[in-house]
Amino acid sequence: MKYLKPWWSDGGGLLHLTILLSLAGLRVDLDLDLYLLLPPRTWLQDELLLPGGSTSPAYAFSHFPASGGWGRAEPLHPKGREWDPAAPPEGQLLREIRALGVPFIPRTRVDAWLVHSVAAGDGDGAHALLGAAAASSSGGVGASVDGVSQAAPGGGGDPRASPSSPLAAEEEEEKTPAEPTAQVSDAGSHASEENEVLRTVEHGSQHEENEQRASAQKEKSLQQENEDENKTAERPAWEAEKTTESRNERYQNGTDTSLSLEDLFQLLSSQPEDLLEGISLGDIPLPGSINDGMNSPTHDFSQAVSQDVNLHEAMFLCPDNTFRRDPAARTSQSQEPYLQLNSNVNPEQPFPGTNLTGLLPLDSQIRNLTRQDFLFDLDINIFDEINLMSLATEGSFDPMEVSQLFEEPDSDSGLSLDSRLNSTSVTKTNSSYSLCEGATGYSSDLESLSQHDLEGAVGGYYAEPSKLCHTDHGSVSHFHEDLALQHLIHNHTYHIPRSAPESNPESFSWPGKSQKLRSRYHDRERNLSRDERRAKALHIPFSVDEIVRMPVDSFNSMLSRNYLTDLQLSVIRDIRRRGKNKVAAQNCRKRKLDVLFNLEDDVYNLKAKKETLQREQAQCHKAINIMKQKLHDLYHDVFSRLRDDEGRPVNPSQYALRCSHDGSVLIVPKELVTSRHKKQNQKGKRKH
DNA sequence: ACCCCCTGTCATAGG
DNA sequence: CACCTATGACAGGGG
Repeated sequence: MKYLKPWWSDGGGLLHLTILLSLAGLRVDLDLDLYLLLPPRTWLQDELLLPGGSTSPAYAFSHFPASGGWGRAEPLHPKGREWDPAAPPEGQLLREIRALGVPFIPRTRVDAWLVHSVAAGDGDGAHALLGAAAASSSGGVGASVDGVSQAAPGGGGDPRASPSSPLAAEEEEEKTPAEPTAQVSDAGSHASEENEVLRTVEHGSQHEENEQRASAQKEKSLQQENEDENKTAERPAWEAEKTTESRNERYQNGTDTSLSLEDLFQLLSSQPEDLLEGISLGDIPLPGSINDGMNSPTHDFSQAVSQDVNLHEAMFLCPDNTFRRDPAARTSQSQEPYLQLNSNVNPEQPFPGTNLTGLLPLDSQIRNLTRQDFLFDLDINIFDEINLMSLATEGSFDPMEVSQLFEEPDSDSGLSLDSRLNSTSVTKTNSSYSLCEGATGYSSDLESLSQHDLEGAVGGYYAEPSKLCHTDHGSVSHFHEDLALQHLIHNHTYHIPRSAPESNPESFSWPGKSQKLRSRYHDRERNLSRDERRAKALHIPFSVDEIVRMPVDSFNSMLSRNYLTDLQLSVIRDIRRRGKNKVAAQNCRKRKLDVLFNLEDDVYNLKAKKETLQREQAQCHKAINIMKQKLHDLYHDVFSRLRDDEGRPVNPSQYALRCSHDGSVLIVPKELVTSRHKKQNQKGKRKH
């Protein structure tokens, strides 16, 4: 059993294949380990993601709704076997296919191989698939699969019916004049089937029903095809051959509607030379139009293949995202979503059916994340409101103080709770530090989203500063707005709930994240409440977050406009100093880790470079040794032919060959050569 | 009990 | 000189 290189990884190929098979009424038993190049790398086996989150055992490749393209999945070889390193020669293959007078333009290797199989009478499966292959080509599956950048006409309806379609025009050229109508109708019917199947793929929840419908239409189209074949006896020989009994049996009787992947591989792994046995370019006259079509840029097969959109293009060319997958750039900010999206795959995810979020496109992940987190935060907020007073049971908080915090008009509501929360405004990722934006370490929106998810797992709470951190001081009102805006834009709070979860553990289960985070949160809550408690005890009418974040001018004016005792001023300045230093320390640590990661990357790159240089050095040594050997052989060959005046052979140990500047070769006694060498060495030493 | 990691805080240097 | 930032060092807590 040979396995081909995963040529379908060029983009959409596997989907194309499955569509072909589905059109043929065949059930595909995919036994592939698919992994998507999405973070997190999630493995699927025997279950493939469909747009909309449902899965199907038959259709591969995930669709990216935002980009409108089909993402590239890289299927591993089945059963962990090695791929045949020999790749199918696609260019030659296409030429030969076209030379066959195929009435459709193969747009993928799948088409091409199927046509080859049929043309060469290779295997029942190929025969069975031909109709589907023709349909796929005529319907422009490639364009549909590509979704984005396919140059060939695609889209809805029947693109091939349009006379303006270059592909259709070429197909018209290639058709046998005796049966244009049959071909058009044939193609059209297949195109409709294909569209049906494509819709099936796009609506995974209904795909079984649609599959049945497609199968029904398949049978209809096949019957139509048979009728057409009966009508047109002057069809090309290859096309007459394709309607074999085996295919009809498979199609119409449905006795063998299951095509295992191994069968499929066997079918497709046949070399085109084998498939084209007896059918070579020399045997078949090359229509000029075909060659022209071949050379035309519109229908260049390799171009058509290369225009398939792979996952990278679908993902990373999406204007909405700036994600990178460069592992070397792991410390860069743009890759932060990976780390944090990784945390979305949560075994305890509270939303059943979304456990495949890791496979969803990133932007949809983020959308889901946003919705889920929003709802989750709503729950948390409600929960926090309900358990607000439970704070009093923890730490040193006095119930009266807590109540006063939200009742006293003079007491800033954010002082001891929300401001405390805000005072912990630092960016943290679950697995590593993230690069900060600018010098302040504010996280990006995406990071906040993901972080939100993470911190939602520990009971996230999103304080609304405009509501919770308000003060009556006009001098800082604009700062409040700015602060609120910063919270909206750079949400890097810890989202600490106001209630103590352990005070009501049964009412709320911590979703997802580990106990470690929870305990750290409690630890943080206890430790960081020191300044809050101080401020509260001194009735400082500002939140810690305000105190820390406020620009120095606003801070000074705020202090000057309020009558504050020396103790209050001292505590406020301490809070500000500590808060700023805390953020600075966090940024410093992030930078340190960043430097560390970069150094690791440098080490890795330098090691790779060293290995390359060592290989080159070994090659150079080898070449030098070869040249030395050649020179030695030549030397002795020359001496073997030399004779002295008496006709005796010249002893190479006594004489040496010297090449003069004019190209002549002299025989010089070795003593003379050595003495010259000594002199030259002495001269060189003197110069130095 | 020990180690490791994370985080906050302090002291200090430098801008 | 005041302020801010960066960073090393230390402490404390949790796993």
